[in-house]
Amino acid sequence: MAATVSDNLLDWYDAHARELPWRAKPGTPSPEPYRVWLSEVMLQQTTVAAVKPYFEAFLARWPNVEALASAPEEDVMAAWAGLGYYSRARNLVKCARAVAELGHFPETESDLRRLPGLGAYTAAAIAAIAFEKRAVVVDANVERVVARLFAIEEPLPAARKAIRIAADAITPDMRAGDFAQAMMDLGATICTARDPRCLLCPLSNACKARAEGDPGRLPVKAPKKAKPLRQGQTYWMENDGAVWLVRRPGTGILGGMRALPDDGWNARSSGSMQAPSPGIWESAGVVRHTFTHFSLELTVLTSLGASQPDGQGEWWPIDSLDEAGLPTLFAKAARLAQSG
DNA sequence: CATCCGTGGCA
DNA sequence: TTGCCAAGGAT
Repeated sequence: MAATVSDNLLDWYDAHARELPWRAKPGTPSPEPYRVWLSEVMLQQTTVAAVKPYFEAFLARWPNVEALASAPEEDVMAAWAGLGYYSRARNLVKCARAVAELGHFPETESDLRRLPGLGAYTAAAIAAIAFEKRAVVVDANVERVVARLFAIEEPLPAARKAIRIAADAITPDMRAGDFAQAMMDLGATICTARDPRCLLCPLSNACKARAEGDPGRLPVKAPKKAKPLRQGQTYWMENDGAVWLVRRPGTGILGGMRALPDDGWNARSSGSMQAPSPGIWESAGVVRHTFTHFSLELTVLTSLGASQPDGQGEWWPIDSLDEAGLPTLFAKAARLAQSG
């Protein structure tokens, strides 16, 4: 009987699996569901390199799901600062509390899917990796590998249905967790978006796109929209070794995160250029930052000896600003304000 | 199905 | 420098 795609891939994985902090070695028992869940949420649209230090820090500070469930939400938000997509952090707390209340992680894909922050991908990944369930795990890596393996010409995202059917067809009944991680490792290291390394690929003999000569052109993707440019201001108000910080609204860009006050810029429009209090404002420069769907030119204005502005906020000691948990945009602005 | 939601690395 | 891309989810 001929070796299947999954046999070849699992053999390759046994020899070449990446060693990652949240991962068990091939053939050893599954890692704790808490570690699998935490890493999978952090890895949503985020690179392995970016996740590693956050995973280690979270695990050291909150060693299990009960500890995380007991943490104040704002502590988790601050610890997440810099990792992006901050709704993940709020859903992480909600999910931890639901799991702690339940007493354990659900083990089936459909039950996992009901938890906050767990969509089709993450629920399948946890079921397969933590609980050895057969689940069809489809992320961007799997989409790319499968689109090439079967030479699926239909563009994304319309091709997702066909890709799922093809992925299902090659997913084995046993070792589905290792299979999923092997597909992702293959996509990350061999079957890469640009210049796939087919000479090193354990699936090259079966790959239809390679047989046709130009696997790198798949999967076809719909063209992207241009990002509008927005302009805004942010305000560094300093008084007696402290800076005035606010908490952003729970929804929208950087929702729920601690921040410098600003003039109300957002994805749809530029800011009002109205400072939060009258006074002498000096420009410290401009921060350029690109979000998922718009770019921002943020002018940083500073005021020394600023008086207490109207509205909610707090004076934060500047020498411990690192612990405020500012998202990257405002961390850049703060750095600029202090450099001048 | 489309839009909103971060960030850093890389060619 | 600019654009592309990454272990997606919620609405």
